[in-house]
Amino acid sequence: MPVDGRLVRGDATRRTVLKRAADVASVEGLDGLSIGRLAAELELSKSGVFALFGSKEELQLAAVRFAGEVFAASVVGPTSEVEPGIGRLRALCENWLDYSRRRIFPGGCFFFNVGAEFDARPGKVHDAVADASRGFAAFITGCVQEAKDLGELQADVSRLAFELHALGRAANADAVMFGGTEPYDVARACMLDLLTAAAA
Amino acid sequence: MPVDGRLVRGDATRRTVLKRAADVASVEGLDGLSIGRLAAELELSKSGVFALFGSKEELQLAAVRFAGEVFAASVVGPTSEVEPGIGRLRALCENWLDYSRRRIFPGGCFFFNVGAEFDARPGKVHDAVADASRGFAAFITGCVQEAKDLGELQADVSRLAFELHALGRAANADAVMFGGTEPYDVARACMLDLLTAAAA
DNA sequence: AAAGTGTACGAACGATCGTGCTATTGTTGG
DNA sequence: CCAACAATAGCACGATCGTTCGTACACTTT
Repeated sequence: MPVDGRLVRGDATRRTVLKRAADVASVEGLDGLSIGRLAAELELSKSGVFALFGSKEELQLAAVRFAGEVFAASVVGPTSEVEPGIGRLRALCENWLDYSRRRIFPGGCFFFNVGAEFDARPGKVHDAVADASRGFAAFITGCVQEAKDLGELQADVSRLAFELHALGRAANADAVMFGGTEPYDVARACMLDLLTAAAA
Repeated sequence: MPVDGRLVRGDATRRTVLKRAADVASVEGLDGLSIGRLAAELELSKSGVFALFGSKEELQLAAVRFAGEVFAASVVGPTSEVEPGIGRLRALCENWLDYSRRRIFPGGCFFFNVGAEFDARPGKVHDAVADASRGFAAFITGCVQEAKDLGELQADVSRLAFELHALGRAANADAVMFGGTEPYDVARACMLDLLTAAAA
């Protein structure tokens, strides 16, 4: 099966552009992205970068998809190696705090920043970001439900999920804004408390 | 008492500009502000608006200060009418959720959006936003401490404050992103649970 | 070999940005 | 009355934005 060398090359540069775009957007926002600046930093031509995506909005959407892959690979994916139940739930929390603390994106959690940026605007980018956020919230809820079904904890599922979600986001926000890693420690302690308090 | 009519006039238009600026920034961010657009919407000249603030950064800083006044008047101020202790703490939570739900700023909490926008950038605007955030966090912590000192609850003060802060921010984020008011109900229930669980 | 397609470039476009400069107008204090 | 001053307007600037167009090259398909 012969691969098309043109498409391979295109996808390669697309990915380098998207990596940089996601990194920049985690700090300056998806609107702070400029095609010209991306091109200059990567030593490509502005029109070349533009042609790879067709429009700035498509570039933004592609950046959201790319960041979603990174997030899934860092936070969600590794939980499948842990037995379902309270253990997996704990692993999810750890992975998430680690993903933010280790600055996989230089501006902290990509979806926290971009979510706040597009939460009140209409359009495709909002919808894409909202879908991603909803998906992650649903995954947390699913893990909590799983642990409850296994009889490992008894709690209001959606409320516990909301609390865990809230703690993680707050830790990211405070740590990025003020520096230091203490918010992660506080959030983690709160999360563990919540889980042990709900343990059956 | 002589008042300078020129300064009065200037301050008046400054305030109308700042109100609009804060409203826009709560949706599009402080970087999404443009002096020309503000001037057009308010039927002023671009150079006139510019001259009132001297630079875009000064306009942004003034908008942060203005939003701080609004926030203080909506959330923090009214708590002084409630007796210190758990009652004041509860009022603080209610005020805060109400301030977000009633969309005092059309994009939800001004400081949530602007905080996420500037959390990872250096500069005066970051510092101003960080100071405001720190101040509010300190106020929450102070109220918790007060309630503890009065013997009305026993808890790890900074941790309880962090949890309440996290719940409020999460409620604002979800409600603005997805619409509806359910996140406020969930957050409020969680807050009350936390307070009654810690009640002495 | 020819035709077609995807990547990449350079140049140019209209629009908008922040920011100067130069009035003009209305208010103040001497 | 007059000189100083603040608010506001008009105009122009250089820069940057997203986008379009024409073109050159690499590669695939026929």
